[in-house]
Amino acid sequence: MHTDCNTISPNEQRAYVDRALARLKESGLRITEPRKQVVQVLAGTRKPLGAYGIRDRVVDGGGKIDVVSVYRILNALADIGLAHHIGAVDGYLACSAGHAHEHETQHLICRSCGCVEEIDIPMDAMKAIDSAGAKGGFQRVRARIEVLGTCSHCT
Amino acid sequence: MHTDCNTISPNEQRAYVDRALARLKESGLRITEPRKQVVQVLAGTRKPLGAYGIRDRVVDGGGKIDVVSVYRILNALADIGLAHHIGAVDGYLACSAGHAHEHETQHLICRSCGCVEEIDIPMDAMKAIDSAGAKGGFQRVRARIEVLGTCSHCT
DNA sequence: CTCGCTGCAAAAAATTTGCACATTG
DNA sequence: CAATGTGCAAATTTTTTGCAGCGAG
Repeated sequence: MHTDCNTISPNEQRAYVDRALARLKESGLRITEPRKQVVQVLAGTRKPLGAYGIRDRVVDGGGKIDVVSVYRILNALADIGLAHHIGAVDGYLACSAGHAHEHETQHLICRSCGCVEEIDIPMDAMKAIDSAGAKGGFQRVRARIEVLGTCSHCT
Repeated sequence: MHTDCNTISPNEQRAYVDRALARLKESGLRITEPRKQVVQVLAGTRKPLGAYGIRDRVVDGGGKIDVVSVYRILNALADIGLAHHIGAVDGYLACSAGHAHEHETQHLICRSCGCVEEIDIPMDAMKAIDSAGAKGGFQRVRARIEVLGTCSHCT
């Protein structure tokens, strides 16, 4: 794996943390130490993490948190659009700015390094996807696109 | 839930079973009683099932199988394209004819009745999805599209 | 007859729940 | 101070592993 695959600029990390804390407050949720720690871990990785993975990172960073809390926090973050569950690898990932409300995001998952890039679903793709289902009378509410392949760094 | 949502014609079921057994043979795998039973359960549902769900159905049908075997069989079936894993609900589903090799399938998941319909990803959607990633140098190998919404029966 | 597959037993991992206590706002 | 959220303990559920024996081809 290329080292740069999982490197995230301090700016980007700070941006996510700030946005996450703000949205927690907006949502009427409290800003607690464990929540801050989970948010910080999510801010620092491009690889989806599970509850235990997050717990371990918090602990490695000198913090302290119970897995149970991680589960509850992940659920809360997912509810308010701050984290995405990636089905292909069964892990959670920070949700980049923008997609938050729509929940319409395309994830590019690199099978070589495991990193995931999040991009908006192109409008024309969304249309094509919708019309395919609409033929059979299906009405979309949400879509989840996970693309497996090779990222630019691992090519 | 509408009853017809999870109803599958005997013909369709037979077709899947036949195709599954044939492909097992092609793949050098043996056609065993437990495998036949799992295949039959998959043939008879439009709702993704987990290992325990499948075990229960086999048992309910008068059969007998160990969950461990179900896990192994599901993996085998997924490997040769006879079953799909649905991330949104963490269950397995029979893979309809056609998509088998490409593994490029769009799943329409009804939030009301839980049924899943499998259709081919429209070519133009695939293109749009690919080009979105290609801009960042990402090369697709496989894509997984899960659309959540309401099926025609539940509208 | 041989190798692949299954079942059983058991371990390991993941997830959920209840409740007393700590913490946020 | 009043919720809200956390940690701990423990139960439950899911998934994995090793191995002896059965059965498909």
